[in-house]
Amino acid sequence: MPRSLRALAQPMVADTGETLFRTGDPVRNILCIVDGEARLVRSDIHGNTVILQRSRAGFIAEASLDTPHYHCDAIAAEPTHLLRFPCGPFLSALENAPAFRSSWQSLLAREVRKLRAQCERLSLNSAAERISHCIASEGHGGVLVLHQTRKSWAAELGLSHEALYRTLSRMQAEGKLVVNGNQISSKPAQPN
Amino acid sequence: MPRSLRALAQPMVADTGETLFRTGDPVRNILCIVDGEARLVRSDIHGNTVILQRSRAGFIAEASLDTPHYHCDAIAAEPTHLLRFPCGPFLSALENAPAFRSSWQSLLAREVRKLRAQCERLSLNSAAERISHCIASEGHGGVLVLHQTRKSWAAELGLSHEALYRTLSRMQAEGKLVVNGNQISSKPAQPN
DNA sequence: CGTACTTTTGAATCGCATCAAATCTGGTGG
DNA sequence: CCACCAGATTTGATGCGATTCAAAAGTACG
Repeated sequence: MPRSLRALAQPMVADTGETLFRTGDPVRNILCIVDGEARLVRSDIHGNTVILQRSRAGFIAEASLDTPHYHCDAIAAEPTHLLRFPCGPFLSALENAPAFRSSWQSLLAREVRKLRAQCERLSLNSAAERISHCIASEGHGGVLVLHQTRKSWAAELGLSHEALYRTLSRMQAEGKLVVNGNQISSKPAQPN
Repeated sequence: MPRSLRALAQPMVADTGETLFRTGDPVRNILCIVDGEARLVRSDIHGNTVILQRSRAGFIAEASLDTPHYHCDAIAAEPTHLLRFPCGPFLSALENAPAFRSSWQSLLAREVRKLRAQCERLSLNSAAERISHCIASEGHGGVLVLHQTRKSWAAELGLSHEALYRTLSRMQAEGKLVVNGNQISSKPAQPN
């Protein structure tokens, strides 16, 4: 990122549950998480919350740079430190700084791939398959470290929290999984 | 798009069911659909096919420009005409042609928003809600024109085709929907 | 210590997937 | 033109798994 842009960053602090922006708000800044966690969410008619993005470091709602108004709400999931970059200078920097632009494009492409994986996961219709898919695609070497409660993980997996708890313990009983605090490790199918 | 790049396009024709590229293939070209339909798909262990992108005009697998290998398969869903752009010149054009670059960035951002909508839809756990959501977010003025069989629409909605058929006729019987060939119109809740 | 939230288990219900089979459709070739 | 075939569409019956409602136990925090 060019220094001239970095110099324009305004530090922000948000407490747990605090709203960063709402659907319909004009997009005036691009937010970058320094520390903590922010989430992009939408609520459906029943009041169920769908988590669309979870960011613990780096930008959030990157695609909003392209639209006049936000399409989702953003909230802080923990006490969070952010940087706020005004859109105008941000767009100029993308125009004029090739390295910055290139990394921004990679960021968007990564987000697309991540969302495709998420769609693939939500298309699986058993809880066990979604869990395995998540460990495979988001974990490292078969080990997934959770940075959230299981309840909110359940929401991310499109499951009720009860279903997640039950499936996790069933999979562990079947030897398909080892749960150790926030470390979830998948076990390969045992040879007979 | 700059003329110099357009001049490098190689026309291609693909028949229904023909594979355009497979997971793991090196990314050498960017494909653009001129006419017909191409799909990005992945198959899970049970042989179920998940549709990750459906394109009837414009680029497909845009995010692959950023990776050395494809992460999905691409197939033609009908007889399709495509253009093939070599990656190298394509990347140069993105560097050097600001207008082209800007529209490419918008394309990626749109794709991100579309995928978020798709995730939101798949998080709904009733068939009726997914259908309504799809009409609302992909239709125009409450009318959705299907450019595919209902069977493959069902796959896109993460439903079995039987569930889709049954839910469509139930919703129509309840007056929530009007089905007219490939036109699906949502009806607002009736005042009593 | 009390409060709010997560985690965990139980029981009942409902909707979707699945398997099966019949009908309808468009396209091909005789 | 008709027979035929592959695929889509439609309806039926069944079972399973997830949701839902309920409640208890655990946990973090002020």
